[in-house]
Amino acid sequence: MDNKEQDILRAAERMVREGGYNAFSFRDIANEVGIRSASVHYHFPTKEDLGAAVAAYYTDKFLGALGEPEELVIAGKDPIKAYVKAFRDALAKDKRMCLCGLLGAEINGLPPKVVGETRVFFERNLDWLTRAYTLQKGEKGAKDKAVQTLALLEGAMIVSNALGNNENFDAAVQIIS
Amino acid sequence: MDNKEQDILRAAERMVREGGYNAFSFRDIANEVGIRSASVHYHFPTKEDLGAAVAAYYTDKFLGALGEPEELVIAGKDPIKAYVKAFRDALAKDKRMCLCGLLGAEINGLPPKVVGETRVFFERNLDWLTRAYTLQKGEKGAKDKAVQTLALLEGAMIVSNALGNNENFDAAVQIIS
DNA sequence: CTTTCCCTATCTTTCGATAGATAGGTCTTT
DNA sequence: AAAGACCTATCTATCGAAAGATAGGGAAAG
Repeated sequence: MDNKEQDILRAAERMVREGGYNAFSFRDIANEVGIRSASVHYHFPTKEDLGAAVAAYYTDKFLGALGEPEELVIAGKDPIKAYVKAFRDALAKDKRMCLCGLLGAEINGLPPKVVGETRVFFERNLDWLTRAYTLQKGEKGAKDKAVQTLALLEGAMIVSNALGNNENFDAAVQIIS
Repeated sequence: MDNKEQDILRAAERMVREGGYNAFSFRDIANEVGIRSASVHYHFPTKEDLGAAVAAYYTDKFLGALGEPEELVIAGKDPIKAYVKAFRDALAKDKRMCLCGLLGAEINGLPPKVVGETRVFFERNLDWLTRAYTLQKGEKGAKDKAVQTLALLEGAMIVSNALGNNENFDAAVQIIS
């Protein structure tokens, strides 16, 4: 069994999270996966297609692993705490930026399909957080709190990533509640 | 008088802020400035040199325009408010990300000199904010507040930039004080 | 008459992309 | 069940464009 398509997405995710959309090539990915660059084109015709697919793959993986905020509340868990932990794991385990945080920063230089999928990440995450805050404290101000939390987490990742030290992440996100 | 060197830095700043370190080439810059790509190499031998110079140029320009927090306090101004406004202007006027926020996100894929200058931006900004908070509320917790503020501002820029809407920036940064 | 600044011309490498071939599997038709 | 048609997934080989970089020349200024 191969599932080369997933291998390609995984390799691309790693490379984009390292240096952005322009930090991977079809040859790089082909080498890592163990096929030829022409075969990568077979699965993803253009780089734009692959970039958009990676963003969508990352969004699904990230929110899928988290579960829905309603379910977390039913299970007696704090959805906001779980959400912050998901970000911290992405930084600590992978030692890398949030893929869509990076793409969001680069968005003015990205091809249209990648822009679209990157926006989907932010919209779905803001929706998730808004629902979580609504469950906790009611609808009032939930949207603003969602924006604040997402911004603080993405920014904390940048500062920690840039300075190569995770204490800054913890110092920054301790005000989230 | 030309000052081509500054023209080059300005062009490079604009391009990096659009799509990151890999979003500009010597030819692009040469075209914009009105010279040939070989002449850009005369001023900045390698791309790494130019990238590092742009980061340093941006850091100096940003903090220089702001002034020292001690001076702002003496002039009866709130340094934190001034700092937030400086970020908002960078987003609203230029319609672009913070240059070093973008480089910070990409840092794992950047050449050493650029990494160094990007870190200088974060270190000097954290220092500035720490001094500002110390002036306002004393040393206790000033460092953490500095990290929180910088992270929130960089993250708010990413979210606003990604979704192409500045209201998210305002919603995110309203908690800064 | 050297330094500064820009030029032309060119090199090498890498990029994204395409053409055309092939081996092996699957489906369809008789 | 056999034969023919099509599909999947990969390969080799190659393209033109663009990248970063360098050598060497020339004009102007002091």
